[in-house]
Amino acid sequence: MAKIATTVYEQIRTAILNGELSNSERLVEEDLAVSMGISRTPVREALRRLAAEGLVDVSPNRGARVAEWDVHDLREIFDLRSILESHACELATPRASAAEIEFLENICTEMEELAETDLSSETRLPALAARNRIFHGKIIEMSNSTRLGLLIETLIHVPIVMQTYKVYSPEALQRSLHHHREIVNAMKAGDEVWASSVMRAHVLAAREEILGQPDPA
Amino acid sequence: MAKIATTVYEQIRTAILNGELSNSERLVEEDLAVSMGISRTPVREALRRLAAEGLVDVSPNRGARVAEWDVHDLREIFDLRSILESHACELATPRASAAEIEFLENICTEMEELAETDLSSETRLPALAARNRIFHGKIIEMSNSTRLGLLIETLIHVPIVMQTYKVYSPEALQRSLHHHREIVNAMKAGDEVWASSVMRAHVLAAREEILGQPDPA
DNA sequence: GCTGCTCTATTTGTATACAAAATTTAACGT
DNA sequence: ACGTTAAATTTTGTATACAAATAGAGCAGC
Repeated sequence: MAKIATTVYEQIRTAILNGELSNSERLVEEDLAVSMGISRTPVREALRRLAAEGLVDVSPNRGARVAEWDVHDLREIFDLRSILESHACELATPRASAAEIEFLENICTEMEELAETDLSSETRLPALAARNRIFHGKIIEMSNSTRLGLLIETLIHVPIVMQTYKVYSPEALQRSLHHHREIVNAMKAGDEVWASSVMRAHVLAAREEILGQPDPA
Repeated sequence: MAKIATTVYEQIRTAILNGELSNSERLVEEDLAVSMGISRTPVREALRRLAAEGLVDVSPNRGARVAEWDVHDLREIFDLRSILESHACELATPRASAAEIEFLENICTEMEELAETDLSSETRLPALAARNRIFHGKIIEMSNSTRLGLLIETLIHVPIVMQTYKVYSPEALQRSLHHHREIVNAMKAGDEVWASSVMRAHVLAAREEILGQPDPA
């Protein structure tokens, strides 16, 4: 049986990621404890862990609230993701096996087919988002750098909370899928400069799509 | 008065960073608690916090040990630092004020003077290392990206623990100081590509100096 | 001598109790 | 009516108590 603290951590985490208690809501230790039928101790541990990941803010003697982000945060995050995921491509390309390339190609195909179907947005977009995450996650895994993976993971929370994928325009979606395909082609050709460049552009394009203008001075 | 948990956290942290209890030593909660005259609760919180930062490893029901790193970890870390600090230079250059440039120049001068004096290594190297950290930290601060700073900070622990600066050769030290000077010149000229390129080379040079050959396949 | 087992002792995980701090509420004076 | 101060309540921080899990010592069997 898993530790209670871990269970609590996961519950609060998914609750935040699903936006179920957003809006800088206060997270009172005892309330959470009684609502789960446990003591404050594991709740406390879970909250501290979430604080370390940046999903909640804690102030001394004043408790925890779910963290709040603004446009500037999103800009920072996509900036860093573009750098780090591009680097992941660079590392992954010379290590990529034929099977891994094929795996990525299959995801590309799935996403392209999904984009063509005329399902309602409510079912199509989450399916696309899920595959998008698998695609990016796979490349990060292929980079074989544990720390790189950890750094990116902490950055990814915020966009998920803000559910950015909802605002993608059809043209942007097409461009995004084309980027994916091009990244795989570059990796297949063993061209890490190509692959990492496209990945950089891909993430920055997502940022511009979500935030509007690239850099309002 | 600050929280006990914070005090404990800082104590264990500096103990690890000074290498006072390295070697994957076990950190038993009760032992630490009685040695500090407090209860297990704040010790536990401090250990979890250190675990989140990667300074200790905790296994369920098996407690915490100070984390252990190998050459592969160092390679990963310097790789990521080269990417992230280079990006910091890119962001910092267009934002740099005259006063900030002068501050960096002064540190360069101090380090150059320190390198020329004939003090014994035991006093000279720590002084150089301290200024080196200020130099890099200032540029990161100038980048004005909170998250970038946080990411780099978590990466820096390990090299400090391993006290890498001890192995620098005189020639490498000279090259390193020259890099610093060149970075400042590039920032002064407003040339962010130049600045970030030199920073990238600077960190990778440090990696090669410490790890020997650049990339043994 | 070595391997595997049981039982004990240590150590972690969780619950509860109490103290300190902060927030809310209420009372009071102007 | 307003602001200020002082209780009262809530909530966090720490200590202690107990349960569950792990590690280690000692011993049986080969």
